[in-house]
Amino acid sequence: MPLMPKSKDPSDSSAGEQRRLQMVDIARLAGVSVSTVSRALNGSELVNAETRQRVAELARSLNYSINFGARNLRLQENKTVAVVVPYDAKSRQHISDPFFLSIVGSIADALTDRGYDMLLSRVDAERLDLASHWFDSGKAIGVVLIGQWRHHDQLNDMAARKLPLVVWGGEMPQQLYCSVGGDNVLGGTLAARHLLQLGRRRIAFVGDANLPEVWLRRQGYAQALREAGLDVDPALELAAPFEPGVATEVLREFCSAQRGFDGVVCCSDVLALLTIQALRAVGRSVPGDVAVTGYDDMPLAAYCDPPLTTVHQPVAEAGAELVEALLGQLRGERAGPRTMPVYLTLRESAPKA
Amino acid sequence: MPLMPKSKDPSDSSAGEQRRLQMVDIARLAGVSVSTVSRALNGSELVNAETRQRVAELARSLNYSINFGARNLRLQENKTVAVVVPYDAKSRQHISDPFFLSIVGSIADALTDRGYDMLLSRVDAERLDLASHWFDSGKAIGVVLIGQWRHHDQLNDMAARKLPLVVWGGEMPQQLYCSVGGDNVLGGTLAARHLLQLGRRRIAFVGDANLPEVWLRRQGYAQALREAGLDVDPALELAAPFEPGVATEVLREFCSAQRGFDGVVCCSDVLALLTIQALRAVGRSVPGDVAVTGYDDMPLAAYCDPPLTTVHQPVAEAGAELVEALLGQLRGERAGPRTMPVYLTLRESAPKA
DNA sequence: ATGAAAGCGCTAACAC
DNA sequence: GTGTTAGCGCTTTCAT
Repeated sequence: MPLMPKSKDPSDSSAGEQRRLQMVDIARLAGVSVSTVSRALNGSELVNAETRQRVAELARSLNYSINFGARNLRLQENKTVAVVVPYDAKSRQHISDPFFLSIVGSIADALTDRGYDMLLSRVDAERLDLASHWFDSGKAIGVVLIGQWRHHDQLNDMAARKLPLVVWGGEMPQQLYCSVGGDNVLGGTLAARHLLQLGRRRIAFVGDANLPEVWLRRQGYAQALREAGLDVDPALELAAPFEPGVATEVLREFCSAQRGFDGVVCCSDVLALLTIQALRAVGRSVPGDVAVTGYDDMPLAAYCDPPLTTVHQPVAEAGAELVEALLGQLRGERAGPRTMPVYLTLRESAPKA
Repeated sequence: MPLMPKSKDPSDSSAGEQRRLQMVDIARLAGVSVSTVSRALNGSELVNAETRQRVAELARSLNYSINFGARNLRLQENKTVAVVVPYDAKSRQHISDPFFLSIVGSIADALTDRGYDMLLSRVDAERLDLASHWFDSGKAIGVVLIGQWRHHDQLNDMAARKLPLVVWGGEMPQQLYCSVGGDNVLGGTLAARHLLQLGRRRIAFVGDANLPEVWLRRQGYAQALREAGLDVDPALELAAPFEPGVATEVLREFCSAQRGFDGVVCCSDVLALLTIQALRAVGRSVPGDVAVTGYDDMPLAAYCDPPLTTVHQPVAEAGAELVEALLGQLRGERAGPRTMPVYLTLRESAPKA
């Protein structure tokens, strides 16, 4: 007695909604068994070269393509990686920072090159652990998370649960998960050091140090100040978030309250842009009154007003690096965190000395 | 005799690589059959409320999650949509235009809201038809393609083959596939008309009219000129591609060769930015000597130099619209092309009159 | 209300 | 070299 799953309406012969071709069809038409078709299509040496040819030909001419769901189920294999971009639930912010989007593009390339598919999704930045769902449900073999946000702890838990995971971000003390990122300390240092070389002495820092990457950049910034014999002034630190909406307000307030600075290290190019706007709004010029550095070197950084001096992140290499780290883990390699070099791109917002 | 698929190394008990929990495990622990677990987890009324509770509890506490591959295979269902971004194979350009990336973000949101997963990939812009692979292989129930590029014909073929497909782009004559896009003719008109209102009379058009969207925008541009009693001057048309690299060169050449224009309608914000750069390189000011309009109103358009007057595209709504169109098709509705309104955002590159 | 068993489309171990 | 068959993890009909 035939059991019918979800009885497909059999009366739609008119609709042209033809049932998807499967191996059994090819087999029938080729006059061989399904196994032979399977073997032929997989290029098995076991099947007669002539038969193999014929079956392959037939399959191609009929535009057959395999049902991956079934194949994966049988093979217990999967070539899909989940890429997860955290978002701020409160502001319901889009995936929008150009930098994150560039990274996603870079990962897409790297995965494609290696024959993997990419499942893209977003997750509440407060519940990064939900990203493990993709693995747990078998939809993906691992997860690439774009950014650590403030939940270092959740990431550690995920790693402890043996979730194949790679995170774009900075390397923190006692970190259990595998991170890949630019050298944030170096980035912070390069930016601050450059402003110091320009003769600036009161250098502000814009970025939310609750985020590991920002925290590291601040280390670098502080170190550069120390090298120059200067102290960090907490009054010149502004914990601006990456979301443009909130950041705009916070920055305007900061710029009207605080006037005693002549340089700013910003933790993203968008923040740099907003900072410049806020400065102008209170009648201060860039780079004349205040020199500003951005972070990321997004594609448009060269076309802003003024073009941004910014820390260049290795976006193009990032995708490959993240993917390799993940695949390495899956091969059982104990992949440690990886930090990639960054450099300063000099433009007008903080010009060459 | 037990058949072993791809003999999993049985000796890795030490590695902590614990086998994924499945229904049979829950069933055993709950002392019921697999069917009952299945029913319980699907909230079937058939199973005793108390049992259902108990099973659900157990599953949750064990962190069980279902194997979607198997479920889909059995149910012949799939909740994955492929989103495909064409790229230029010759230049091996990244997915990089901020506008495309914003659209992708918008689609991600729309799909998530409706409980669908998103498979993101790129495809050679010359072989858009390869995008059908996702459907053919059963990995996705349909395809959303970002942009028509120059292969209108391939898209029509795909639609003719009954591929569930929605394309972000303009509506062309005799189009068989479903497109969703901004009103390109209107956009072109709004931009040109605004420049005319500014008193500009020699208005250039920058964009490759081989692309349907650009072609439509040029219609609108031409129409606005005609309204004003002006003729279109082919010498003022520049078929600049969207790829920044190539466009930069072409634009520099154009701007040094052609000096007889005082306004430019550009077909993307990035092109507008590049145009402004090229103009400045030959000593012409914006908007003083030449007023420039962009297209898309990308998030950063307000922060460029100068801030861009640009045609705003309905990115936020685009995702929902595209997804609805696709799901509509799958429900058997005959979804026609859909054109969404656009408007001009006035900023400094072509200021208010 | 629950269980047994078939089968979704595919692969591979085992026969021949 | 090819066919037969079991079974990947799940849902559902049918039987109880």
